[in-house]
Amino acid sequence: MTTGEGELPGLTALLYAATARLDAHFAACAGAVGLTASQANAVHELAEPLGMRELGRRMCCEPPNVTFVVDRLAERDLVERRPHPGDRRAKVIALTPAGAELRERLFAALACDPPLTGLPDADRRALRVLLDRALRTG
Amino acid sequence: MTTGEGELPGLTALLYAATARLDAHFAACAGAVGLTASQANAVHELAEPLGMRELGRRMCCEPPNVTFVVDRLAERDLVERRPHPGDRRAKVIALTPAGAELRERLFAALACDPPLTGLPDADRRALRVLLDRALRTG
DNA sequence: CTCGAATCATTCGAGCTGTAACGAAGTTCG
DNA sequence: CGAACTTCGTTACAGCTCGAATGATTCGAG
Repeated sequence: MTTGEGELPGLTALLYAATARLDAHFAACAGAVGLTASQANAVHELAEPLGMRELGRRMCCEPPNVTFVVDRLAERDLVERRPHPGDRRAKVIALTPAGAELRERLFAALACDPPLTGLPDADRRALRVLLDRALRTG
Repeated sequence: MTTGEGELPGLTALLYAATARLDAHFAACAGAVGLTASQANAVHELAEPLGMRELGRRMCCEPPNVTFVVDRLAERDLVERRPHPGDRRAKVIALTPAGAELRERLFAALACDPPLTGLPDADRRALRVLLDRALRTG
């Protein structure tokens, strides 16, 4: 949560600061089109109709959360729950025309002045390599 | 929230993965001593008695959240609210002996097998430099 | 075919987090 | 002094997230 002890003060804090920056941008873009961050996350992943389960996997959250978020979006007629052909348990979540239009505006907002892009390509590559290595080596 | 578009799939996802790793370790250590992550965050910062405001600043959250978390900790007699000498509005949050003992155990757990430490020092330094630069250059 | 196990989405309960509004207490300035 | 502004912590409300339990459906072993 903070410095993590044992590592010189910084790395942990920097990682949190970087993700906070990304979150802030995403939340601002979501807000600009009238969505919360979670709702925008769902809309973002709905390039095509998805089952609840698959949507949850892509949103990186648990099923109850998907139900919750989809409820809110459905209330506003941005998505609809369709029966799954061939499995009466499952449902398929699809954007409505209004939802698809809003998704376009979301992407337009996201593309506008995204964070962490002031970095030269070489640095970005190096960063990716180091982070990847850190995650692999534990 | 995911790849962020426009950047090759990776950097954003890697940053989220890294912080997720840190969060998971912290939450696991908190759970090991019977605390939630937020409660552990508060206990972690309470090296010395602090006002609600200052505690919130260090926990990186808003005042109502501090009230909420301190309530839970106070219910379990891990912290106590003392009157602030010289300002009858303010309160001073201090660990009880039980809270201090638990804080020791939390630190012991955190020091055990922390994430992202398999990385050589040179890489860690490079990572810090790059992240710092990324945050500065926007 | 049938019964038990697994899977789907949902509901419930709990906890975390933020914004807005509040009352109490302090501070500033006429 | 006293009124206006600020600051402190809290409450109220809304939303996000998860784990556990549930009911409906599907799948698989026998």
